[in-house]
Amino acid sequence: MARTADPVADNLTQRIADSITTAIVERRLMPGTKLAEQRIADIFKVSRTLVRQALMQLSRDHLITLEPARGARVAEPGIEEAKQVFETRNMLESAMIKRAATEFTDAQIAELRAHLMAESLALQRTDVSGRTRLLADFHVVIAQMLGNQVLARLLGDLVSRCSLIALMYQSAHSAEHSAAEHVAIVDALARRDARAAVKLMASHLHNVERNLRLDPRAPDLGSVLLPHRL
Amino acid sequence: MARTADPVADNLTQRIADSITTAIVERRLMPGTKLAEQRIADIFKVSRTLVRQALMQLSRDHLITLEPARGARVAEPGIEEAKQVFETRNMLESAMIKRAATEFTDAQIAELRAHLMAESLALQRTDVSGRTRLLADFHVVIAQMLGNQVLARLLGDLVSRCSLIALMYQSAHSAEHSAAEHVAIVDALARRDARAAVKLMASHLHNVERNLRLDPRAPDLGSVLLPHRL
DNA sequence: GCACGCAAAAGTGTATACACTTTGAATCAC
DNA sequence: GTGATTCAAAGTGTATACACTTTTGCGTGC
Repeated sequence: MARTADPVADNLTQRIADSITTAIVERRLMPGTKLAEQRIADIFKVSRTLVRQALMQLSRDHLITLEPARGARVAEPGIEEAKQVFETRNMLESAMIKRAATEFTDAQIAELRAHLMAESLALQRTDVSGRTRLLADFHVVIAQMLGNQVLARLLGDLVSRCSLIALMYQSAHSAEHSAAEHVAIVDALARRDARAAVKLMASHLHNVERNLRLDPRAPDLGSVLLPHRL
Repeated sequence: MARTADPVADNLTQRIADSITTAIVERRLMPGTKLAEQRIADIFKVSRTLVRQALMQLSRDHLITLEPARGARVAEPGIEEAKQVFETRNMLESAMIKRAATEFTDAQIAELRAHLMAESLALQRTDVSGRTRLLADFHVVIAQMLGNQVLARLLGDLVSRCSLIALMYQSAHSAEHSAAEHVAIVDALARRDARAAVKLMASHLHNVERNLRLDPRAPDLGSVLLPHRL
């Protein structure tokens, strides 16, 4: 996701980083899981050198944390960080959707509707990892359709972090609900109703955030008690 | 700049990356300059391993480009990229300054005025690298004062890229002009006039961009002709 | 039985080695 | 003299070696 910026091809480091990213977003790697370099190197049959490079990249994406001499673990974003990510997304996406409402062509709206259709299909098939990805990509796709690669990249990173956050704080926001809100947003775009689109996007993001268990009391005691080593 | 997120300390890789970043932003390394790993390693008296790590980081910040088997050079952002960076900055900073206008305390405004004073001093002393940094930091400081580290980090990266862009396209926007616009923005904040602050910030960014020589005809032929190797 | 300490195991941080690619220059054919 | 070819120098990509740090498990003293 959002890793489409540079042509990946045979770049081994990138492939490793992508594999780990996918594993995190698709919930096969839980927050806090230790990521030992040699283990990963053995799995991909490469030297630690490449694994280290991949891990450093992921660390810059905030998907893992890298403690000196203690190694890497899947990140456990705090509540404060979660709020900041959502606020920043809202800043970017409000402006983005406003532009989209005035500039998108009919063809582009049709393209978005195709995406909505794919979301709906993934929901019906209860394809969990697929639907997670599609729901997240909705936002990045809009950025790409505006032709702003810089924005698309930034937003892609934020959306990935949101996947991790949703995972940590057990989002109660149903995928169905998100998909329905996406439909409403595209409808507003189709009417070229910028004001409505911005409002809908803002409330969509707010809903997603509100349904996280971002409860300051008893912060992450639960996750401390449960051992989530590999 | 904007590298203040993680505590740097004895991290050698980070020190190297910071040194190169500073050199680029302060115009001691021109766009297109080759950055050979062994040369840099010798300078810092470390192995290529650490230099490679630093270069990969810078590449992710878009300050250098990394071509497979061809090594690293200082990035030469294209016109399209420049426009996208400015548009994205505008999205973020409009929302940011709006929040600042309603939320900043008097103490925070005073802090901003202190920054303006530093800008003014650097201008008087014709301290070129200092003033470049201060003018850029103005924007990041506001983000930090809002307490949103995620935003501050993102904006810091964009601002660094802008330094490189300004450098490539020979900005005609005088530092004095920028500093004056900063003062006007802070004045609007002091009046809690959100609408004016947003307008001033937008026009500030627009002015900076407009004064770049982002001329599509004869794209970068000039820079191709002049050999800018080391 | 419990805590402390110590030593082996596992893991990270940096340097170095070596294969492969690109670059540049000298040579050779014409 | 011009263009192609080849070969050495320089540079990048990956693996491996080794020092140092953290973790873990065991044994000892109390």
